Amino acid sequence: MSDSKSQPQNRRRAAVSIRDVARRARVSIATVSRTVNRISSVDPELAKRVWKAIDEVGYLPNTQARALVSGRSHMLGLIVSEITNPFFPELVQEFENLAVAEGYEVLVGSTNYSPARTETLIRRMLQRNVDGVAVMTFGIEEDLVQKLVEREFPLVFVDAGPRLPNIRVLKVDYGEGIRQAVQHLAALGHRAIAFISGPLLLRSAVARRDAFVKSMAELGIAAPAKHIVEGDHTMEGGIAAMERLTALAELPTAVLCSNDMTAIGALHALYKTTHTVPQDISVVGFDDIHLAQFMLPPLTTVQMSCKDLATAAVEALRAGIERDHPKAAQTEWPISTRLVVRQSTAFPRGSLPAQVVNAAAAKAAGKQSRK
Amino acid sequence: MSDSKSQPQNRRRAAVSIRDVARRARVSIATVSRTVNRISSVDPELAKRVWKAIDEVGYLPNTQARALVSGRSHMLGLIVSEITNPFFPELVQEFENLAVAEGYEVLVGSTNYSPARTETLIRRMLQRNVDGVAVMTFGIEEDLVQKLVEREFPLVFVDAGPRLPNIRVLKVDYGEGIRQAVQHLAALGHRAIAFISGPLLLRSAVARRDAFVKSMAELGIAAPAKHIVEGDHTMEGGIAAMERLTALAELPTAVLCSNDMTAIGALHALYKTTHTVPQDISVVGFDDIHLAQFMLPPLTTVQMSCKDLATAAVEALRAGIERDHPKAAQTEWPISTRLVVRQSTAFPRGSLPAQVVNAAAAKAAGKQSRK
DNA sequence: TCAGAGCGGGGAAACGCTTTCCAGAATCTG
DNA sequence: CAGATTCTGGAAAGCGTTTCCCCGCTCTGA
Repeated sequence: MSDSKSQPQNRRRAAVSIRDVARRARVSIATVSRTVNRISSVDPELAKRVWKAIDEVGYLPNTQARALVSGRSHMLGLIVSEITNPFFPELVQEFENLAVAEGYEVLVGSTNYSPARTETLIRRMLQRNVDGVAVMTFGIEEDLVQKLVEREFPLVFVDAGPRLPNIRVLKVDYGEGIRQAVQHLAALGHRAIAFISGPLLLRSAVARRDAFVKSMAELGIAAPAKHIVEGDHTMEGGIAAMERLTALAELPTAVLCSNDMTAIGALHALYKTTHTVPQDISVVGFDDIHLAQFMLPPLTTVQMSCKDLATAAVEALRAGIERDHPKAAQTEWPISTRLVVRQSTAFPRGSLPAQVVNAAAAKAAGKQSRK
Repeated sequence: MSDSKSQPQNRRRAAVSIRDVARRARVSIATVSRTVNRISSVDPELAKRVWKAIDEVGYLPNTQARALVSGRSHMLGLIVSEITNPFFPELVQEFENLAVAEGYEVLVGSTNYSPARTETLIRRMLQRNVDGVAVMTFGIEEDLVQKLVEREFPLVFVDAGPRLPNIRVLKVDYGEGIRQAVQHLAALGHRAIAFISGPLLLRSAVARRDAFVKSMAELGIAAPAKHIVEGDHTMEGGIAAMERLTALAELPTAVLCSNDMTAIGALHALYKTTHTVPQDISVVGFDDIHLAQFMLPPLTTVQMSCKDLATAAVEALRAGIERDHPKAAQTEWPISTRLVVRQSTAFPRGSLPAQVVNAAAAKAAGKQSRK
């Protein structure tokens, strides 16, 4: 503890400071600072003495003070839409691992699709002096971060964002993965393929739907409006959307969902209406969250790797924060998607005997789902 | 921007500081500070002028500087074991909401059951000067936080922790919920009830298993060792454990799981071995994560409310941090658990015709699962 | 032998804020 | 109207770092 003479009552705990180390090692605080920051001009012998003192008193540099003087807090903000959607924890996890490895702390916040929440979230992050913010809400809130934009803050968006020097964008190629999914279904013989979209105020949801429509058109398959229903990327939304599809005069033979949670909701709705997946209807998800492979049946889905997203986000942020970063000039970071075939897709009902269907599906899954 | 005369190149951005406000409002910085901190001695007229200036220049108090002088960072640490286990995001969400409402920021970290990770996690939190830490890893790592304990740091543990003045414990009553679950199964006619535990190095996992054994004993039902298998609170672990149970000469008629992820794994394993839930075997989970109700079939489970846990954790932390907190002296915070009946439990196979079983189960679910 | 270069280390300023101390003004009391 | 009391705002002292500047030492070459 730093001061033996006076124990101030108004502050919480007298943490051990650089001065304690300096006193113990009989050097100036400047030397301690240089030692800690591994500045080579410090005499090795002296440095050893300082390190010993640091160890003895249990000194940990105070990050706040460091941030105050350096102007860099070494904190990154990460804004997601909904932490309870399993996709995001996976993303947060990856992001955090990478950020910590680079010496950054992460401040996470979820907007829950509320502008007011986003507003305070950003204020909080500004006050905490984060060095940059990744807005991984997939295509909403861009207007809300005007504050950050004005301050010429390093920012990372997904899909789209204002074209400004300090703003970097992760461009997800929804087209490729969704094309693979549609072709997979078409190859199995499906023609009545429905699509459950995400909330259409999300740009990424629109992009996914458009990719679906385009892929269908490429194959010359009709995609009637009644087969495209809007969900909201939650299980509840998936259930509601699927119920609208099962209420149709004739059920589509396959349904592609804008994310895995929607697909899980769809599976649930089909279970409740005693339809069997994939015999009665094939279901495809999007995201490939960890849970997907544990659904009943394991979900065929389009993989958008969290790890890729997190890696790109951290790299893009650092490119904006750190001077002389090799990729400082890069503004777009491509993210690819690809189909992972599991057991929720099969030949449409009636086209082949069930055993053959299962065998074929299993074979397809075995062949294609290996990474 | 603060200084027009020199734009320093080495620091990132010249944030607007208290001095800019003072200049604009033509008062001293002390007056601005008092205004911001709502100290009543400031002339209302003057205060209004100051607020106007604050608004005009877009001033946000620098939290780092504040923390430096006040000794309180207004940050809370939250340590969980695994952010990708859906239980924890729900907990994090609740915790964060409550903390932010009280003016705290949250630093989240997951240990992934690695002591090394926990070590660095704690060091990071200490360096960031958090005001207190909630260790919600459910009964592991207590020894690892020795550092924090030594510094007389406000700490919150779940289930158990060293008995020290600055340490508060959330005591979860596993017994009650598990007793309800066992009684529910027994009432349906089950006698061969298995239990898939969590990793037994987790105290909470041991507590849950012991509660199961005790409840069985209370009803005079045998709980043979072969019916108690160890999982690890993941889906993968649940699958493996369930496979060991299905390999037994005779399958138990019901299985109680130490958490919902295990139960989901169990459902998956049963699906793969073509057993039907609940007709062939009943499955009960623990936690009541959001996903539970969307499983196929919706999972009967013991609810341990995240909201209760988060509320208690934040309150307990504040009790340790803030002087004169009304509950400063309280060291234990009880958390209750209770059964939520859904559709993964039914009469054991053979005891009644399937239709009756389903109807009864549905009725039971309808009656008991309403909150 | 000594001037100048090189280098390691110490003193002190600065970062943005809070808090304390103090002086001056305003109000009240006898 | 003098003296006491209250109130308000300004100045200054930190909080724990980093960093700049300068001092004193040693080394080299003339």
